[in-house]
Parts: sequence; C-alpha cells; structure tokens
Amino acid sequence: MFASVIIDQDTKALNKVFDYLVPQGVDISVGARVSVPFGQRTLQGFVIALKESCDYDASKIKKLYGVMDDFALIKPEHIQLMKYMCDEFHLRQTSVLRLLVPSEIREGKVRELFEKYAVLGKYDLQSLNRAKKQQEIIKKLQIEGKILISDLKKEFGESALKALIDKQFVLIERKKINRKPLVLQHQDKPVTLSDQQNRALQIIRGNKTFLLHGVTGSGKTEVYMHLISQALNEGKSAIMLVPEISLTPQVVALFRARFGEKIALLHSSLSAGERFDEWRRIFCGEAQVVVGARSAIFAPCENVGVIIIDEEHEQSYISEANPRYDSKEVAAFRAKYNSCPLVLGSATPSIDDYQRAQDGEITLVEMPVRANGKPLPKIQIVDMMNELRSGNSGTFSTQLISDLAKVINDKKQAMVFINRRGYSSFMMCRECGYVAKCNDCDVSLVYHREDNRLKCHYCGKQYKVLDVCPNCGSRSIKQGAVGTERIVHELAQIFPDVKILRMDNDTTSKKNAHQKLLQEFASTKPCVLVGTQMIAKGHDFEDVTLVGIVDADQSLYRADYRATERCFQLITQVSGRAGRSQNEGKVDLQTYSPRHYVYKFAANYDYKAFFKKEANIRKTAAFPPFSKIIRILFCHNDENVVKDELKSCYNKLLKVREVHFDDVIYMDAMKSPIKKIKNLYRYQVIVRIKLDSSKQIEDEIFDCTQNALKSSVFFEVNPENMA
DNA sequence: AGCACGCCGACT
DNA sequence: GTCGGCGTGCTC
Repeated sequence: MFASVIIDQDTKALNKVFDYLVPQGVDISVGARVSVPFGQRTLQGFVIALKESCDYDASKIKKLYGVMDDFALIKPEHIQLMKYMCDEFHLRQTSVLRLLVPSEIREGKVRELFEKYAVLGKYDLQSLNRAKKQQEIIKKLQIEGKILISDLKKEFGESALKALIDKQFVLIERKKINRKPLVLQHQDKPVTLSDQQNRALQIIRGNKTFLLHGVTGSGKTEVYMHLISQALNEGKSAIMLVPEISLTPQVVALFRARFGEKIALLHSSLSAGERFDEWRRIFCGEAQVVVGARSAIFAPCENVGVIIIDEEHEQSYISEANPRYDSKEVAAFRAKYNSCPLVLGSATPSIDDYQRAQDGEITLVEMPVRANGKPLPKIQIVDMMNELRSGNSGTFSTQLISDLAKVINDKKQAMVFINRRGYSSFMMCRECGYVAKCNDCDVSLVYHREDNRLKCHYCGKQYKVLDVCPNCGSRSIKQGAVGTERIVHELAQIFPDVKILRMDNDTTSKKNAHQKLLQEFASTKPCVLVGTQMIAKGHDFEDVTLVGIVDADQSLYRADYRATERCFQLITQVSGRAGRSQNEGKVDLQTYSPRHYVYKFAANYDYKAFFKKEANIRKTAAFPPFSKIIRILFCHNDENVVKDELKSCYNKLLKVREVHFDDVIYMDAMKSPIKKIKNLYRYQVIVRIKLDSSKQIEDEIFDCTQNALKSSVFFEVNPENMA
C-alpha cells in the first residue's frame, strides 16, 4: 500500500504530495501523522490518501518510518476541507493544515487522546503467593477482562501493577478513545420564546443558509441557543462563531449556564495548554458545542448539527494575515458536508449577504421587534457645520454637552464613541504643511499624550514629540483630528468632577484590563466611558442613557467602497448601547455631512432603505457584490524589486485580459494607498471582473502572480482592507 | 526549509 | 593545486 503524504513544512516548493510505501503490518489511516525519510532528513507529514498503486518511479520510492500517534489527527471532513480551501483561497496545503491542527498538537506527541488498558497475559498465580496485591489485580482482571491502567493504579498502587507488567503477567493495551456517547442533561430552563423567535426557529431547518436579520435586542442569542439545543438533542454537535472582541466573560457565562461542560471555547488568548485541552475535548466528542472566534470554524467536531455566525457582517471573519480565508465560506463548506443549517445573524447584515438573500440564494429570516418591547434609542443628527457657523469650533456640540450634563445630573452613564485612539491623528506644521510620518511606514504618526510621544499605529515605533518643524524650523505646530485620549482630556476640563474612563487598544493591552475597566464602569455613576469600536460590542449597561458619536465622518471618507456600509453598521451598533433597559436612551450623532444618506437611514434604523440605496450605487459602479475585486499586493524592502516584479506580473495579466476581454471590468497597477509598512514597499494591481466570470479566470490571474522571486505576494478576492 | 551539487576566487 | 563562497534545484 502507498500513502500520499504532505510534508509539514510551509513553503511553496514543498506544496505537493509525496508518495511513500507503507511497510507491512503498519496500521495506518488517512489523516495520520507520519514520520518519513525526506532527502537526508527525517520529517513529519500527514497522510491525505491511501492507495494500492503509485505513479512515481518505483525505484525511488521510500518506505515511511511509521505512524506517530494512535489515531488520525485529521478527520475525513477536514481532509476534504483542506483540498477545498487550497483551491478556493489559493493556499498551500501545509498552511491550511496548520489551521486545522493547532501547533501544540502538531509539534508534540499527543498522549492525552488514548487510554491504556491492562489485560491479562500469560500468568502464573502460584508464583505470586506472597504478593497479595498482585493476586488481587489478577483476580479483578479475570472478572472484568480489561481495566483502565489509571484505575488499577488508584486502587492497588503503582508498584504492584508495575511488577506484574515487568513479568508480562499483565499486558498494556492502548486503545483509541472513541467518541463518548452523548449523555443528555435536561437542565435547560424553560424559556418562553416570543412569536418571532418561534417563527425563526421554525424556518431554520435543513441544509440551507439563513440570514437572520434581527434588530438590536430582538433576542437572536436565545434563537442561537435553541438551535444548539436542538442539535444536541439529535446527538449532533454545534459551532458558533462570534467576533473576537465579543468573547467577553458575560457571553461565555451565558453559554456555560445553558450548556455546562459541553461547551468548548476557542479564542486567541487561550494559553497553549488550554487550547490543547479544548481541542482534545472537541476531537474526542467530550465537548459538542464549540464557541469561538474566526478560527473555531476549524474545530475538529464530527456530525455538526448547526453552524451559527453571529454579527456576520464583522470584518474579523476574514483573516487579515496569511493564510487568508473567509470563515463564512469555510462554514458554508462544513454545513454542506454535514447537511446542516448555516445561520448568519446580524442587526446590520453585510450588503453582500443581504443581496444574496434578495436573489433567493439564501433564506432571509427577520426579527424586527425588540424582545423587551422598548423602542430603539432616538438618534439625533447634530450638524457640526452649523456649530462652526455659530462659533463653536470645538470637539463637542452644544447639544452633546447639554445632554451629557443632564446624564451626569441624573447620576446615569454615557458612552462617547470615537473611531481613533491616541490624542490627535497627526501633527502638522502650520507654516509649510509638514506632517510627521513614520520612517518605516508611509503613515502619519499619532500623538499620545500619556507618554508624550508620537507613535506609529502600523508598526508601533515611537518617536520624540516635535516642537520645531524639521522641514522649515517653524514652531507653529498643530494637531489634527481628535482621538480617544484628547476626548478624555477635553471632557475632564468641561466636567472636572465626573469620572471619565477610556477604553481602547492602549488601555486594554494588559491581561484582564478589559474586564476591569468594564467592571469599574458598571459600578461608577455618573460616569462617562470614552472608547473606540471596542465599547460597541455586546455589553449591557442598564444605566447608559446617552451615546455620543463624536466624529462619525471619520469612517466615511476613506478610499474604500465599503466605507458607507461600515459607517451604517457602526452607528447602529454603537447606538444599541443606549437604553438597554428601563431607561430610555438617546444618541447624539455629530457630523459635518448631516445630509449624507447613511445618516438619514441610520437615524431611522431603516436598514432596508439603506440597503436599497447602497446596493443601487454598487450596482451602477460595478462593485461587489455585483463584481469581484482582485487585489494583488507585492511587498519588498527594495522599491525597484517590487516595481519590477509587479510590472512583469502586470504584463502577464495584460495577456489574460486579452483572452477574457469581456470579463475584465477594470485593471490597473499602482502604489498601494499606504506605500510602505515596516520598511516594506507596497505596490498593487487591482482587477475587477464580472460576477459571473468563471473560476478559471481567477485562477489564471492567480498564476500570473506566482513567478515573483523576491517580493512577498498577497492575492485577495474582495479584500476587506485596501490599504 | 535544508541539504547537496556545482562552478569560480584567494590561500596553505 | 584546494578550501569555500553561495546560486540552483531537489526532496516520494
């Protein structure tokens, strides 16, 4: 028998399959980790297929050394998934493999997944007449056949057992752990579901994809939990993805309470040991409910009964670093493989998926009513141009200040949202227009007041603050747009006696800092919490009655076709933080473009109207979801190398365009918007192709990128971030 | 990724 | 004459 093996080395050159002869008597299965001779070395690899014949030159073929574990690390579904992902996302097999098998397990020998049993060998009771314990062990084994070694050790002690094993009176039998049978615990508290929740549950069935569009507070989570319970009742497992930042202790506690020990958590801040344990528990079926961030979609569970992606519009479901993949597409593959429903839930669905629902590709399920019957907080658009005209050039409008004063007077709480951390976005010379930039990255530096330094938000490099313009020597240096730090500073001046907390990347980088901050906020009244997007995710604070959005436009004017969509999502999400309980909430939305359609629709919570408008614009301009954007990014520290390699790629692309002229809407080569990051120059080609173009065109375009020798090349379809 | 093979410069 | 530089190419 021959085994097709992929070598566990993540390089382009080794991205193929190597065939090995399986020695006689070796028990091997697909998915097994094996040790193989490779050139002069011994490496590990994974069996992706077994076959009776092999095309490779029989004289050159080598025997594999052996199987490294007592069970196959990769399940059949995941072997298929690996092939799918390689094709779909143009990834290397080993890169995918590393997503499927966590490094803790790939790199070490896994012992936890098999159990050792004691069985009787050839024994001679007579010779044991003085060893009472050993006799007892033999007797017990005669009755029970085989017993877990660990149990015997507990009962009779280690030395007695060891003596028997040394004499080979007792033999060790290693046994793969089989899935533990499901023990159903009916500890579910009866929850009365609303009509719309019941309706949703009735629709969500079968091997289909559902878009669950439910307003903030409509009770989507309860629907998720019911779907998971249903899966468990059928003896199946369930996967639920949530954005990384909403994996807060509150959310976890909610699921723990309902599903207890059946839950396994997978997220980035697990320690190696924790990740190992959770993976193991899922692998052998001990945990049937997986809750986690993006990569949890690779959880090694079998017989999946439902897959849920909460806040499906979140960018974080597409991995930002290599290997790039879209967990929604992975989820779709797994749902199809397991013939189970895939549920995409959101209060503000992505334009892509809502369009798919319009086209009938996926099923729309709507939950338009809030569970507590309370109206959504009123969003007031505050015209900042007007403020300017009436002489207020400050950060806060008179409206926001007076609303804040009222909140403070009522001993309630407020959140102030700003899309940028730091003190101000840039430092600029009034005389010559010089802007302080990072030496390694083509971005402006951000002033951080706390440590009085300029920081690069791309590479983290820090610089001394400028007091003299290095370009013209002028001392007239001003700060640009505001950040969280500055907001806190200014608020403290207006309300000197009020506790003001700040929550952003800088104040939450330490372990548990996130939780501590939220706890402090929860127990302080009155209090103002200033923060970035971080404050927008799923915390319920009853006494938050006001949300101030300081500069909504910041997310709007960027060279990104998704900017408007993001802006709408952000406003809706941030607004949802106000008035979660008895207290009526209000939102002050400050903008310099009060007439922009995104604000009009967001203020009315009119998703459908927004969608209609936005979809129309995209359709006219032939942007996704009505076309596909392919971005090819070249990076290298020598600008000439990037330029050359990009050019040769572009020349090949020109030929592809000649052949598929009707499918290519747009194609151009250019500097990336941020032309240097961490000293690497960035050049890119953007291609837009028709939506119904064949996969083959995409593959041909991909092939054009594969000859660059020096640059690192990133190939992305519909990238989330074009910088 | 590593490791061998291979084809040119400065050294005992 | 040889030791060793690292460019190229292969690993079932």
